[in-house]
Amino acid sequence: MNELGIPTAHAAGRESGRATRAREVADSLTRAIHEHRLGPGMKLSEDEVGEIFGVSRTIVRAALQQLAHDQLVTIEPHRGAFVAQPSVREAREVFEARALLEPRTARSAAERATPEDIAILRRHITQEHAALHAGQDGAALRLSGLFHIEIARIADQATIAEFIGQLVSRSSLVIALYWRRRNALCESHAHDALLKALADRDGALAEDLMKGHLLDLLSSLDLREAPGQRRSLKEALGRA
Amino acid sequence: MNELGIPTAHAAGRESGRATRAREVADSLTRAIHEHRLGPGMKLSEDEVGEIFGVSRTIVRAALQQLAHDQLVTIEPHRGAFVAQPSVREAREVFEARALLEPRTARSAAERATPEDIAILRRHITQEHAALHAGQDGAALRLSGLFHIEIARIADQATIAEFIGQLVSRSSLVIALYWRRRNALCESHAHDALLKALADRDGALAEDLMKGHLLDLLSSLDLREAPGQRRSLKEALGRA
DNA sequence: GATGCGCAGATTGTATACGATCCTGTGTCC
DNA sequence: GGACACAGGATCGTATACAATCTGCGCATC
Repeated sequence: MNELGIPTAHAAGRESGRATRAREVADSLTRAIHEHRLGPGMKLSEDEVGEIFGVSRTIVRAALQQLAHDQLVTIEPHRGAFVAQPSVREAREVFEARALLEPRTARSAAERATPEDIAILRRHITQEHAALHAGQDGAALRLSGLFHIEIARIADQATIAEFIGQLVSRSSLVIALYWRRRNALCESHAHDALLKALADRDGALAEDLMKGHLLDLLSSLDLREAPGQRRSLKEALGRA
Repeated sequence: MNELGIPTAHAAGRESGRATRAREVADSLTRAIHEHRLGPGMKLSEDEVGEIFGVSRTIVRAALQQLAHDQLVTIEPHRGAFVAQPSVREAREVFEARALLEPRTARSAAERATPEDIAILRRHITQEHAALHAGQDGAALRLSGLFHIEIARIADQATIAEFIGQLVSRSSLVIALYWRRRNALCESHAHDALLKALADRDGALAEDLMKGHLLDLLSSLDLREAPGQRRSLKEALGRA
């Protein structure tokens, strides 16, 4: 079992006697998707997931419904849950939404960032670089997303931060499907520059950098008509 | 039974042989919240809701978890689900998020609106006025929210539209808690002006009007320290 | 040989059962 | 008379059981 490459949840389960284990399962699955261990289109059978995490289908169902709400998985009635495969259109929309939310949020963050905040961000970037050099592409991608979410948190806008979190998650799927270039280094440098602007409390610069960063990201995608490159013909037609 | 004023779901249940009835229950509850038939702080017992809709607790739980994800209800472990009571801070955040999303979306909508779209919006406004004159405050409020959501739909940005939908829902709770003036007429006039800008395809004006409309809404709230005016003393103290 | 039908296996949808936790009211002790 | 302890009831958290639905394979038919 555990062919999905998901860490058996024993360790995570110990972290707290929290009432709902559904959240734990959902978080593990979310993380697996962020790190591209679970790719778009993969089936998430309730029994299988339940066996891996040692919980009953009740819990798994709740977790999957959460992920479905975040649009990370698609639930097809009587067929099951699948890791979502954002269409080209959805991909664009995600980045358009991010372009609407994140630049202004970065400005707010720059105006409010404390030295501790900066230190946390710096640590994020360091870890991201380390993961990248270690060849752990998935981990680097997840950390890269966390950087954006952390900025939203610093801006002290929990509601917007939550939206950005959802968008970052979906971006991870978009990247899995439509990523073109293989070198993710441009990202890291963008984050370096953003960190500097935040440390300097330069809100206007941070806003501009974020806007540019998102445009870079978008332009590094291949959003032509291919709804999925390695998707099977059957699914492609069933979805077209 | 049915002391919650919720339409017994028999009719709604017939509408389609859809697989998940959880969605129906969630929609009914959402609508009840929008229309202020369910007020902030009300308890939503699983058994009670299940009995009203004629479904088991399994379904009710799924529905409540959905609403919790939309932050319309708060689930307190081992205590139950309650209609959310947004704090003053959350109230501000909701409107700040709307201020970030809706003006630009209104501009897009103005640039894309077809005559049919305009007709739909006009019908919305008409219904809103009718409900208002009939003294159906709740229905008017819900229609007012639908107006905003419809604009997002016209802008052809499903992702942003969903976010706006969530924010409008939460706004309904905010209004229930913090509304000051009794005359909601200003709203309607704002919508009239917006409709005209959209019909004229004047994107810049629509953006400005939307921004002003949201500011008006915000300023019509009483966001001082009062976490809730007509809350029962017990809950008020238990929450303070 | 290709196509349509039907049954078996597997998977999901929903309900119910049982254990755990929390609230409430009563009784006792200080 | 007031505060604490405890028991009863109610409600939630999770697992399991059963029913509905879908998928895939084999067979009959054209």
